[in-house]
Amino acid sequence: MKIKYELLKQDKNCKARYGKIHTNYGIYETPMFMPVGTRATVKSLTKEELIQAGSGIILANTYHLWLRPGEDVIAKCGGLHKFMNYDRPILTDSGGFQVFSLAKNKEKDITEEGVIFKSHIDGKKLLLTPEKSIEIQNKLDSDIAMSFDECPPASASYEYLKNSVERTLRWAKRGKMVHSNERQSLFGIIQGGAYEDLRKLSAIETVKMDFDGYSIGGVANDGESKEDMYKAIDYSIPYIPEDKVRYLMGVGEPIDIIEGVIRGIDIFDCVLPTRIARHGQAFTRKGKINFHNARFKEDLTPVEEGCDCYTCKNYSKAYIRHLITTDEMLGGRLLSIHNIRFLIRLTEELREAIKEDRVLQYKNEFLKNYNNKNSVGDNS
RNA sequence: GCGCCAUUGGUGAAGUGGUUAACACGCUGGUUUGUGGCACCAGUAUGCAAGAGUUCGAUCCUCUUAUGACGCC
Repeated sequence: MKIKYELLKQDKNCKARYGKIHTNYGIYETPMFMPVGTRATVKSLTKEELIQAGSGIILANTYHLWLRPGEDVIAKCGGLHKFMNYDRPILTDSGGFQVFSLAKNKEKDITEEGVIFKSHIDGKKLLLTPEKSIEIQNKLDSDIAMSFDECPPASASYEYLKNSVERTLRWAKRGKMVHSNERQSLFGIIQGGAYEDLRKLSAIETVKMDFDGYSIGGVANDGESKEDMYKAIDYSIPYIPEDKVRYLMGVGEPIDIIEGVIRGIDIFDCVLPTRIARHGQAFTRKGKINFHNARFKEDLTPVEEGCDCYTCKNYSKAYIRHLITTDEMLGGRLLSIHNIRFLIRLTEELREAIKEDRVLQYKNEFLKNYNNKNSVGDNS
């Protein structure tokens, strides 16, 4: 079946929405955070650990699975869910983001037909087109496929972004034409940088094509400012039908998730929780903490007091710091579990706040504790 | 006891009679937003075993002492 979004409640003071997504694998509440499992694995975590962290939909990546092991291998293994033993919904990103960063010469390699780039594995020259991306995703048999888009940073010129938006619309149409998996939903992607007219154009034209959900792209690359990200959301949201899921791609930091929810976003994905975990850092209510810091050497408290995650219930900061500084793989694993749980719990709390019309209040309370970067630790 | 060689930061070490002693590791901070790259950025010896001397100037030359390795008695 195609996914269906059921809007149940909107905060009276902002655009934050509480709702349910009906999928092939059950019903999930929004706002929701999707852990990223690029190569059919949320790095280092098992299915049980993901579920224990409260994970619903997860994200996998078309580009990576296309190169290895190949969509046909996965199809022969019974599709992505069976292959990776995840019996909850899976969304596949189209590869647009990867391919854009791999294309050396943007002007030359990004053509109307598709994107020419070199494989990061063997340097082979490849062409990914909107049709190819959708065909691969059909075979992977994810629950949600993403349109193949061009993903330029907000810092690109207006001229570039305008052409890019128009091309992305043509690509979306082509992808939709070949989409043939009956049980798979297809999302459109709104581009346009931080320009109001481009976002409007992109949103209206994408919505006209009638996708099963919509996402806002181009907001989490090339170090663009948070202001631009928020603008991109504000300029896009008004044109997305209320009964469709809104997905903000690649975001993000706790603050950005809260700001996104306030602006009407339903689902998020981000590599940060697992990436910073592997680099020894953790999200906490007080801010990000770095386990390389010597002050944790003999700290027997959990990563975060009051956290209900497996890591916090079982291990101390001192032990995790030891694992991180000795480069033991368990360290990154334990912090990944915590960080994913942290973001999922954040969305759970936002749901409750929406039900009580206090999302703005929730944000202020969160910021009061979180935003003091210099006194992030809790050894004070 | 005699001879010979060595002694540079937390570690392994490079190096030069002349402004800020290389590099690596470690350590200390920081960065990371639809994950090609699992990393990147920054800081980290007021001192070259100790003392004295030569010199305009010594970590680098000379002497003494200390410590250590090797050889001989």
